[in-house]
Parts: sequence; C-alpha cells; structure tokens
Amino acid sequence: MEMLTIGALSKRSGGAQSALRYYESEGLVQSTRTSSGQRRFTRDTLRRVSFVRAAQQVGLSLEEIRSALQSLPKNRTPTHEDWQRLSESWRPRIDAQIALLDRLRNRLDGCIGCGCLSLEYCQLLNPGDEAASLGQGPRYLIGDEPGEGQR
Amino acid sequence: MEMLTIGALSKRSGGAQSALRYYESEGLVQSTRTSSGQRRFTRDTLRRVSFVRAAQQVGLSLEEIRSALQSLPKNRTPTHEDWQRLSESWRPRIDAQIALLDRLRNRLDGCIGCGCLSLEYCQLLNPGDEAASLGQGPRYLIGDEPGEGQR
DNA sequence: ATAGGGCTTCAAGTTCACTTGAAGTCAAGC
DNA sequence: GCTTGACTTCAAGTGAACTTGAAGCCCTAT
Repeated sequence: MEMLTIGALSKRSGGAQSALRYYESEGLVQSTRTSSGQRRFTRDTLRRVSFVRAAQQVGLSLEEIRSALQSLPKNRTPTHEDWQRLSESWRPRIDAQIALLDRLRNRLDGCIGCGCLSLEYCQLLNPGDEAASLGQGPRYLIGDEPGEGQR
Repeated sequence: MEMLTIGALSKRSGGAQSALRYYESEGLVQSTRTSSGQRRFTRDTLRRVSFVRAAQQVGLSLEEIRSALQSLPKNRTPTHEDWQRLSESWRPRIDAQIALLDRLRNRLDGCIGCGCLSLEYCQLLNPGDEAASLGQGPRYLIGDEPGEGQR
C-alpha cells in the first residue's frame, strides 16, 4: 500500500503543505513518519482533506470539522458505512445552509427590491420595533420566521 | 427626519456598537455628528447594516460588500430603484452559492457515501490524476464540472 | 563533492473582523 | 453638585486559519 508524501497530498488535495501540517497539528489528519522523519499519509487522507475543504465551503470551522471527523474510526481505514454515517450527519447542516441562502435570496428579492423606503413598514428586512423588542438583529433574515411576534 | 444614535442602530440592526464604528471606519456606513460629537445615522443606514450582515451570511468579505455598496448614491437616500439594482446584482452571487452547496450535498450523498474506497475510481470527490494534472484541488466540488478534462 | 529539490521544525508574522480597555466628554436626574 | 449612562477616541488585543522565514537534514544527479 503506497503512501503519499506531503507534496503529493498537497497537489492532489489542493491544500498548501503548510496548511496540511497545520491540519495535522490540529488533529484533522494523521501521518506516519519515514526513518528520516518525513510524513507519509495513507491514501484515505486525501478523502479526509477533501472533506475538510468541502466542509469549509459550507462555512464550518475546523473545530466543527475536527469533531465530525472524530466519528470516523481511528484504528482502521474508514469503510463505506463510516463515511455514509458521516455524510448523513452532514445533510441537515447543508440543508440548513441552503435554506438560509434561499431565505436570504427571497428576502432580497422581496424586500430590498420592494421599494418600502420607510423602514417602519418594511416587514422583511428589518421589522422595526416589533422585532427590536424581541431582541437582536434583522432576525427575519437569519433564521426566525415572521409571525411569532406574539409569544 | 429623526436620526438614530449608535445605541439605537445597534439594537435595531443587531450589530455591536464597536462593529458599527468599525463599519464606519471601513466606509460601509456613514454618519453625521451632533454638536457634541456623537454619531447620528440616517434611518436608511439600518437597511445598509442589514444588507451588510445579510451579505456576510453569504460568505462575502466586507471588502466585497463595501464595493457593492458603492453602487448606491452617496448624496441622497437610496431609492427603490437603487436597492433594486443592487439586489439584482446580488442574485447571481446568491444563486451561485446555493448551487455550490447543492453540488456539495449531492457529492456528499453520491460520493462520500458511495463506498468507492479506492480513490482512483472515485469520479467525484477526488478524480485523481486526471484532475491533478489540471491543477489544484478537489475541483469537482468547488465549481468545475466533470467532463472538461480534454480542453 | 557539491548543488538542488523536497522535506523537517519552530517561532513569528499576516489578514480579517472585530472586541476590549483606558481615559475622557456630555446631558439628564436626584 | 454629583452620579449615571450613553457616548467619544485610540491603541492594543483576540481568534481563526493559515503563511513565512530561517536553519537544517537527506537523497539524487552531475
């Protein structure tokens, strides 16, 4: 079973060598060493790195990613089922992110473009005192749905 | 026309006062000053701030946001058409981000969960030498479509 | 035998988007 | 008149995710 040098892993994964060393120091990937001290990565590390980079695209921190990768077995190459489990645990996160963007797009269409120049009457982007009294922020954009003002 | 103190803007927008001052220093918002030197924001600043925060959710840097806000008029309150134009210029960006996530989700479903343990044959997550020879990274995940290996 | 390329460590530096702290001003209320 | 709270500036600090630099090791090729 041939292994990858850091240079090869870097080329294949698209991550800088310094980033890969950083990932190792943060426990995101592992390596063994040759007799002269060079890192050797197993081939499935390529998949781990792809996973890390993909998850970053979704806006996840390395810490979150690291803890997700904990669910993979340490002592053997992850199997189909291992990755499947991980994949499924990610779905809700990705779905949520898409939903957020979708909401954002609709609100931009419906509100920023709506012409309601008086913010008092803008029910979408910033619902004014009603939401202000609830707490913080333009929350209609970032998760809450309108229509819960009374609880 | 009543104006907002930084405290009011902070409460309404959900951004910390220090962040709002930072935004001003970065040219994302503007303010006038009272005789005693306190900031006063026009009401449409609330919309600007909402916009900034919304755009950050999409993963945009303040620099990108700042340059987008440049398209709004400096010398008058932005009109319906101004925001409409801005909104429309955003749509492709949001659509692209959603498409990215969608691709990511599908690839996770289809690839990370696919059981193809041999990376040589994994056509999705890391297409191996074919893509490696093209340049960098797990590019199928981050924008390119497969099937362009020949150009 | 020496030059080059690829690797090593470790400390320090960078960028972004803020936050924190110190010291001060101002207006209102008791 | 004195305190309180909201504001002011400015410099420095923070945390995440790296990058950069310096100094050195090891193997191959000329």
